[in-house]
Amino acid sequence: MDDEFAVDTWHYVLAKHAKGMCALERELGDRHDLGPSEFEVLDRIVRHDRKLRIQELCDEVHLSQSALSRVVARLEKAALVSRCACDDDRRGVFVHITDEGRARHAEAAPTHRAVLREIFADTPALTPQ
Amino acid sequence: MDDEFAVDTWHYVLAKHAKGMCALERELGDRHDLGPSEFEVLDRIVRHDRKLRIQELCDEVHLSQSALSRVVARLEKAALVSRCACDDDRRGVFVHITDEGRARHAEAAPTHRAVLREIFADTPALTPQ
DNA sequence: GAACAATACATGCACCTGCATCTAATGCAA
DNA sequence: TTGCATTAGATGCAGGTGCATGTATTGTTC
Repeated sequence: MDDEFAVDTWHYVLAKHAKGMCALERELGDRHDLGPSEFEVLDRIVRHDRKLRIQELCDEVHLSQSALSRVVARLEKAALVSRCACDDDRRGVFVHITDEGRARHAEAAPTHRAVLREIFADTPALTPQ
Repeated sequence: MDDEFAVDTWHYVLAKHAKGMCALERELGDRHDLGPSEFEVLDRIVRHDRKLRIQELCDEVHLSQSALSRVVARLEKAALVSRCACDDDRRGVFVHITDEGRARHAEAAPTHRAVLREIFADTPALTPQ
């Protein structure tokens, strides 16, 4: 692993990240009134197909616990998820996706995929992790 | 280019970006009192080895023009670069690295490279663009 | 040359993020 | 049980970012 390769790879990551976040922010925002973080949280819940603890989400999305707490708060305000107390551990909070949240996700997912396909159209083969 | 590949690649980019930015922020900040954006701007100037227009920098670092303007302002406040008017086009601004800026960059570059090597240690082969 | 569009950069503003901290609940030890 | 460390999540705060806009300068068209 030499410096040049690491730096080049980093610049690649920076470029794709910037382009991707910018495009997602625009497309998801304009068309579905969702931010990238909001969509990502909805997407994780849908994938798991069950209610999740805040902490579980925290492991999956790359956000601090405080940022995630606020994303969930915004989603709840928009009635896309609901928070409900966890009986096992009353410190915990379950995040449960609403029907409206599921619908909005279903609506936004094709946009999300399309943006990413566009971003990585020039990427023949990359080794994810 | 199928959806799954695009999404996986995106998650890879998100993960590396989050990990890298976090580590750079910590290491460059604690050890050299520089943010990632500040270092990146210094790095670009050093690579080009000449004063650059704000606009030229804008093409290289993934920041909005306004954000870049502020990064340069912070760097100037820290005496690491100086802004000087461009005589050809008096709207323009040249950013010139100072001796102190060059020294700080030289000091921070090994930290930067080390962090990136660490981040991409598990990345056998990636095709940058 | 005058009027107007376009460009370069700076700045007000709103928003999002992370850090530090707070509160409440849990676990553990004496 | 009591006391204390730990954990889950919420929140105050400071800082960085992008968007929209402002100011100054340049280019263009008549």
